[in-house]
Amino acid sequence: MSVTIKDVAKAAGVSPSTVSRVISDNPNISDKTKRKVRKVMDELGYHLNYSARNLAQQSTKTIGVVVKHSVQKSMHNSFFPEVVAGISALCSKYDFSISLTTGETEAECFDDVVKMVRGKRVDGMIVLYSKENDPVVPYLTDSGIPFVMIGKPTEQVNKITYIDNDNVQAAEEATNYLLELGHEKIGFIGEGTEFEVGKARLNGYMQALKNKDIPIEERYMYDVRFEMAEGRKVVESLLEIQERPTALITINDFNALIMLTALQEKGISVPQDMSLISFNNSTISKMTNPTLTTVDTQIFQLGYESANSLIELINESTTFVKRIIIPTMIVEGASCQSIIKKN
Amino acid sequence: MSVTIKDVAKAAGVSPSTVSRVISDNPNISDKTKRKVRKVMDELGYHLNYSARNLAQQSTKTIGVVVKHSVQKSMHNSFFPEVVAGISALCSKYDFSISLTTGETEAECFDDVVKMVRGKRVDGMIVLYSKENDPVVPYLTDSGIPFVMIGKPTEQVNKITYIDNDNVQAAEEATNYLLELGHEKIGFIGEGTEFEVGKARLNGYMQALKNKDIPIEERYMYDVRFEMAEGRKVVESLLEIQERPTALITINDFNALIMLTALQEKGISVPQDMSLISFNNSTISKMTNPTLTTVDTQIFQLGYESANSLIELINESTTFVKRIIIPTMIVEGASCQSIIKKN
DNA sequence: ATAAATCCCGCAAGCGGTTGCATTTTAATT
DNA sequence: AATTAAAATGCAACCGCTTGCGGGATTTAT
Repeated sequence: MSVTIKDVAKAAGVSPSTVSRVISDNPNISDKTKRKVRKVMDELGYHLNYSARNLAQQSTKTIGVVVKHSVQKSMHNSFFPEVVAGISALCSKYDFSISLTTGETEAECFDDVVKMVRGKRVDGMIVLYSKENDPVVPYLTDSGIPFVMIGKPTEQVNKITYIDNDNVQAAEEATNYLLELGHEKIGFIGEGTEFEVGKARLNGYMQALKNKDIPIEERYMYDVRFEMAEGRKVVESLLEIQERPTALITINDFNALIMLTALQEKGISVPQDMSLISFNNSTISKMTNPTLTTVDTQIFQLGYESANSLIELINESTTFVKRIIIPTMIVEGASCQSIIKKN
Repeated sequence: MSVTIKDVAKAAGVSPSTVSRVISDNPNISDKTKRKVRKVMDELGYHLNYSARNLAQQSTKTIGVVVKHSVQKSMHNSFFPEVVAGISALCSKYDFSISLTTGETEAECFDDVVKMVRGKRVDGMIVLYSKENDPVVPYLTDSGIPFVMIGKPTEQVNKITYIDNDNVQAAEEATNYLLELGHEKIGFIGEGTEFEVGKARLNGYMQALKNKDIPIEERYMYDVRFEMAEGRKVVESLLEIQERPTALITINDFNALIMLTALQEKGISVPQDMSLISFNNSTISKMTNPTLTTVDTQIFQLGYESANSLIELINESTTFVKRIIIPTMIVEGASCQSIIKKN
């Protein structure tokens, strides 16, 4: 088989423990022996066996990432790739591995988590979403494994370290942005209130309207879930109602593209007939015509900071619970227009 | 600490080996003891420790996925998410884990691979791309670890199991599709010839033209790399040349979106003034206006089959090298138009 | 009832590292 | 040179599970 620590030890004329200590660069080993041992390791082509180390150290140097169930679906959203990129960046730095859940259904996904955690396959977990009545977070809390989540927990907010945008504020700002352009009839296109992000943004939207004493209208609120067909339906509904909105907020750039297309199909041009602001500032927002005005939620950083906090949690068990809020900023594209009449 | 196989053994009044055999459902253990042991396992809340099993079995039940260096970049392409979804699906079935490379540069990425392989962190690898002079594949070949790749190897084609589309043919068909619509001046928008996919598709394009004795023009061939700016430049170049192409082939839907937008900015409408066909049939192709005619390369299946072959390779060391070609098909959208004059 | 064949299960040696503690080596002190 | 403190290394148990082999118990055949 492959060369082990013992082979190295024998060849270098030292004990296995010494070799082990050389590997971890233990200061108790003299430079001389370190050099000697390292030379032998090179010659023999030795490489550490992680399974063995994991077992001995009771740790794995890998973090599990809980994907919004069904990788397949969540993957299409640019959120996922970007956030993983952020996590990746940090993991690479600290020499951690990433392990993804693979389940397609919520139940399978939960099983994956249990397997990872109880099977000691990971040192910590990052949950990429926050959702009510989701079994994952309570399970993680009980298990005692270090974990962080992206998004605001639905329970025990003060006991869980999480990374998030201030989505209420972000949506409020987005809405204000439209208000300042003179829009008062503003529609909100969400994705259902299954996930906390959606709720928070909806709240921010409503809050902004409330602040200006603008009535909140049910008929201005819709859901679109990555389906062109749903987008078309929404546009049809919008066409039917009396005082058609003059601006729309969509919850992510993908949906914005859907709406943009659906609107254009009906001859409603953006931004002339309808302003459009969305979230995430993904690459796609630069590729549309018009380009999208979008709230940059700094997804990469969201991922990066979550991994950072998690590793902190793993390394120093004394670390306190905290929350990290990543700032958002509106990136102006060409999808919004002022409707204030010039004199 | 957590409950181990020994605790279970003691509580059940059997030996650890028996417990181990119960876990693996070894037929040599009577149903009676199996029931008894399982009951105890439940009561004690036992769960297998994978690190220990990995060490003992010299396997990890996880497969490494080599991402085109820099997750960040490749992630934006819808290829990545989709292919991982396919891999995921199979892994979930066979209870394998997925571990991603995290490196940002080619060198870091290579290091990740080496760590995974030599550190025995994975049982096999899937390389998501094929590229000339890439150190990963030769390394894997030497190491002897089971691996498969998606895309046609640049060397030792007959010694490597790979999964691929027939990209030459696919591009030929796409080109023929345009030719049949009467287009003769057809442009090709690639992404450079760094990766094999790009080369193959370019070849297919040229082949199709050659078959019809249509001259191949350098000035019809461009590269765009996920940048709106590059797309604009291409459009400008196209406007300058004499006999402007009447149709374009882009190498993926993202670039198609870029081109679509860049063209529309210049008042060139698709498909009236310019037909457009692309590759991948990603969700995005349904969200554009017009929808894209695109070659479905069945990325999910590409991922699924690659994982399938890999696991086969891992489980049965006698398996032969093979190649699996996933069929492609043109999915018609509204981005192509016939320019054959009707009488 | 006895021998042979089956069936179950336990023993013990790994798998390849890590680490507390004992021991040896080296350096410092008197 | 002897004594002691400090530094460097070795010993051996352990991490939790797997598995080839051997033997006792049970069943079947004679």
